[in-house]
Amino acid sequence: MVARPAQRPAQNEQRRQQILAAAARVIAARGLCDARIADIAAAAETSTGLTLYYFGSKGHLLAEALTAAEDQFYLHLFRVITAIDDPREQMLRLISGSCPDAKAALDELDADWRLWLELWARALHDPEVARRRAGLDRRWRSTIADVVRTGQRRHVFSSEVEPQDFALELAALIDGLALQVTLHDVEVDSERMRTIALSYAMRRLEFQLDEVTIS
Amino acid sequence: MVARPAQRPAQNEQRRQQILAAAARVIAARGLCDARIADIAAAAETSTGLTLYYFGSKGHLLAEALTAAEDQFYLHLFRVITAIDDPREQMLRLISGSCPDAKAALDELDADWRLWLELWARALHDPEVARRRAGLDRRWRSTIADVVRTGQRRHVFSSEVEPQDFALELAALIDGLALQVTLHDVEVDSERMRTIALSYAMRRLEFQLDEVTIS
DNA sequence: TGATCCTTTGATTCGTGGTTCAACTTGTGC
DNA sequence: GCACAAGTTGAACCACGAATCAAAGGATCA
Repeated sequence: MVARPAQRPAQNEQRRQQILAAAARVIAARGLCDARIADIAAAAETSTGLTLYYFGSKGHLLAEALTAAEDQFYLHLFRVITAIDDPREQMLRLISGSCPDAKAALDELDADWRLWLELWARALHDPEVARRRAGLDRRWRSTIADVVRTGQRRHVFSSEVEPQDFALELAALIDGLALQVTLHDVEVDSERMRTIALSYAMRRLEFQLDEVTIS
Repeated sequence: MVARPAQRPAQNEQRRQQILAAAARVIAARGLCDARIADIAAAAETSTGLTLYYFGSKGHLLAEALTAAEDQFYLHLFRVITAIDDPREQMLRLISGSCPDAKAALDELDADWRLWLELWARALHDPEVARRRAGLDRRWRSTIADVVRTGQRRHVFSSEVEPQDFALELAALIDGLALQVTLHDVEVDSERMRTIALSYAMRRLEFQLDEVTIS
């Protein structure tokens, strides 16, 4: 049990990020169970001693690595969305951005979704991961709900739907579809997932998008 | 590598089931990563040697345990559904049966869904589990699609919807919702999940159910 | 009764991997 | 330049758990 320094210099933080990123890569590649500290240290081009020095234990490291990766993914998508004005296009981007990227190398971009699967399983038994997951999902649904509210205010979305309800439903649908895509189910690929989720949103919120915008 | 006997007497098979059931219990309780053979053997009231004797390796045991449990859960639900005549009620039961049972002790019936989370994560890296999962999901969606077809033939469901498409969508929605319920998300419980999934089906297939039947 | 094969046990083996630690390096303030 | 703290290393320690194995139990048939 090493006492963490009270103030963390910049380089210090940078090293943390470096290790977290390496951990995320290793977890996506080998799986949570088979991710060894030695692997992570090697991927981060450092030593096992140092990774423990920063994170205290393997458990903490994994918990932070899982959630940090998802946090960054969210932040990226959030920035993309908030840069758009039209709520319909926001919704489109939100859904598109949630689809595992098919064109990426099989271990590249869908790594985020692989991490989600690991995170879910881990959350069942690790209270720390469970708490972080709850926060991530709440924020994600809030973002969806906000897009809906904006659309309703501008009268491009139906006002019949409760934003929070819709957010929950869409988030669940996306999770379920992404799950199948990530597991390489023969019936669903990234493109079909996008179509289904988008159709659902358009039906529920009663809006249209022209072909040009969609593709 | 012990050669498995060519013909398995009844008692032999019974012992296998006993171990598989114990394994499922242990996995649900402790998690896949932390499930030790010694735990499973103890839960099955037998020895570590014997469990390996029957399954050859831990990997095989886990793979079989995960999928066998889900297989049984499906078979139970399938029997319930096929005993019903009205397709609308079939759909109702199908959805209700998919919801983690809230009234059960926290480690009782939602154990099935906990196993699903573990299974998904495992399928990412274990080809054997991946194959079995694909089969289970295909069968599950086929069952849903069959209910839809029956309903369409009897004109209680809209014929606008492609049964396979609907099956995929509903299955994904159920997965996503059950995921949140299983993780004890504050926004969704079993009851709300049921309502959402059912509403979706009723909207999409354009059918009604009276209050009495629903509850 | 005895022989053979399947079943069952649990102690032993053995590799693995998390964690610790003592030594070394680097940086910072005085 | 010196002192002291933080950063960094990799070898060593240690526990744990999967897999093995030799031995014993028990059924079935001759």
